Amino acid sequence: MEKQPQEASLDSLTSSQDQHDWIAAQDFLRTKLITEDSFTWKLNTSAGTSKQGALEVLRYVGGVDISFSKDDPSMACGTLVVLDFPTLQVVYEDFSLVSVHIPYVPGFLAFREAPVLLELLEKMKKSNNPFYPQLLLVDGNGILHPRGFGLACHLGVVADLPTIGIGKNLHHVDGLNQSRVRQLLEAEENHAKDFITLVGCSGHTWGAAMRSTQGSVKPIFISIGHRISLPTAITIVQMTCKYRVPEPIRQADIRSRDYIRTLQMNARTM
DNA sequence: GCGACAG
DNA sequence: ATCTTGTCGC
Repeated sequence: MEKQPQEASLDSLTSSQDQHDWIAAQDFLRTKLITEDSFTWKLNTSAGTSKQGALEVLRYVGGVDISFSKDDPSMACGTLVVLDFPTLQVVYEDFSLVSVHIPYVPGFLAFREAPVLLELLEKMKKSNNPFYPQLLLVDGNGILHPRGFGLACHLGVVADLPTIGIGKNLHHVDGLNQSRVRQLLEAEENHAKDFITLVGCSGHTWGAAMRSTQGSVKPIFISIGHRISLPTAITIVQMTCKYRVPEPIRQADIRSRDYIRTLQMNARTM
């Protein structure tokens, strides 16, 4: 019996075999995931500095994002920025222009976005750049994901870095949905809190929904990526939020968009 | 079968 | 993700 031809791998199509492989890759990488604090630095809180020994202090926090060209949707700009902590000043930025042919499939964002971002991190590491991040904030979820292994986990495990996932929208998982979460945030018992823990129908904790600016209606969704605990992730996100989106990601986003916009602008003039 | 579905 | 200006308000 001839096998039904899989959808040709034209751009923006993905065969069920691809997804099968992707799931296997996620399942494998997930066995390496560390879901608790596992790093050598500490937060530079005024309380702990005097007594605790000469441990390294958290100083460099990275942020990554990708933007796409509106003219040519396969053209993408991967961006890595590093901010000084806790001043939140940008001390490093780098961009990489690439062609992306892997489509966006919900649940498989990493296969589309991770390669460029890993390349940017690798470049920095190989050159022993002094600003190499001690922690990375990622535009996309961590364990808040259908198989508990979103982009932030993927980057964390492959780059062996502590990572935090930030979603601007909720990926519906385990009975959690956007309207229910907003409802919970508005509830009287939670109205004073700036975040709530996201516990699904199964009882599993997937992350937290945070009201990152005073009185904001639209929350952000925090989940652990790799080598960090949820409480620590929440503390760091709170310390890096000048606006709704944590500054490392916001800067990566702004600069990435700027870079590709300038490029298109020049393309027209020539 | 239908709808939902990070960026 | 991207298409898109002004506008209401602190």
